[in-house]
Amino acid sequence: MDMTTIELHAPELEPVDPDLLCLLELPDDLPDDLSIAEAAELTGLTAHTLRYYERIGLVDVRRDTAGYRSYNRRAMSRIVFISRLRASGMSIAAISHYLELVLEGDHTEPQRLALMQEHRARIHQQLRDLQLALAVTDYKIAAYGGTAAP
Amino acid sequence: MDMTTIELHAPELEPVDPDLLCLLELPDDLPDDLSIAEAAELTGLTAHTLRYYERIGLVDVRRDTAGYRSYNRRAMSRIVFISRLRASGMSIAAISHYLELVLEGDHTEPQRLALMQEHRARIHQQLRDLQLALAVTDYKIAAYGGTAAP
DNA sequence: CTTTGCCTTTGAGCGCGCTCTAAGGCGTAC
DNA sequence: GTACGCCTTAGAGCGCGCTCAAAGGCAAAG
Repeated sequence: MDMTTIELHAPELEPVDPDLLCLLELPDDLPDDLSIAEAAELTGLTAHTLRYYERIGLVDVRRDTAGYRSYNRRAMSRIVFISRLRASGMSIAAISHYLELVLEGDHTEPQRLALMQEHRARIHQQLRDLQLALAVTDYKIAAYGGTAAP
Repeated sequence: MDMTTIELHAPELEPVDPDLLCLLELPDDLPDDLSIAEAAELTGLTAHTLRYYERIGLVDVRRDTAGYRSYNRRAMSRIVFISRLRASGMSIAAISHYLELVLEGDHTEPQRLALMQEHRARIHQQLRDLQLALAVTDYKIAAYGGTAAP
């Protein structure tokens, strides 16, 4: 194998699981009164994290008669939105700022647009970084005689 | 615009800058006695970080007659390697472990292979996450009437 | 000789994003 | 009734990866 050249292959972009995607606009049959455990299960976050996000004002969650958190579609939608942005490295401060702009009304849309466009650029940079890292790992995997193919 | 469907476009994978790639195997004319400032400049890390990496044993760096750090090709190569793995989210502990395996000798190659294959899987997961995040940002950008095209 | 600027070391400090603890309430099962 | 499990709160703690501070050395410029 030629160790002096490294090919960056476009990481085979498998089609994304539609079940994940549809969480952006949530499934029709999603109950409107999820417990915190259910919300955690669905979003992949921990109950601790969900409470934390509420505490710092990222999301509003109603309480049921027992005082327990009850997550409705609106809350779930926002949490998924937040977790997507978090997964792409947006800081909580930035997300917080964005959500405040939303709260301020329609006239902040240009600022929100700008924020999102900046973040989009950062995501693209991350994609480039990941390609480089993938090149490194594939290089090493090849060097150890393994196969990169999953 | 139809807000109910979201298309995941494969993020246009622009060809990666060859200048970046060739850092894996360093340019032929790279001096063998870079100062810490030069090394920082080249790698995009701070001098603080370079000292830190040395302190925790990720890399060995020689000293010149004045006691100043002098980065040779070997050190630079390792630092670039480390920074690529860091950029893809590998923890310092994991990198440290990997480098210890390297130090232990050839018989650890199977373990290194396994580590790299695991990390490769994580990178692919990150790529999927970034696609989802990109879908979110593009959705919002479209909603605010902006254009996602860079 | 002094200034300037980059370098050295050790050790402490910090920001982020959780993560856990303690003390206690609700509600179903037995 | 009581045991059990999941829930509540406020607040403290933590791990990671830097990042900085303090005190001082080297060496070229003026």
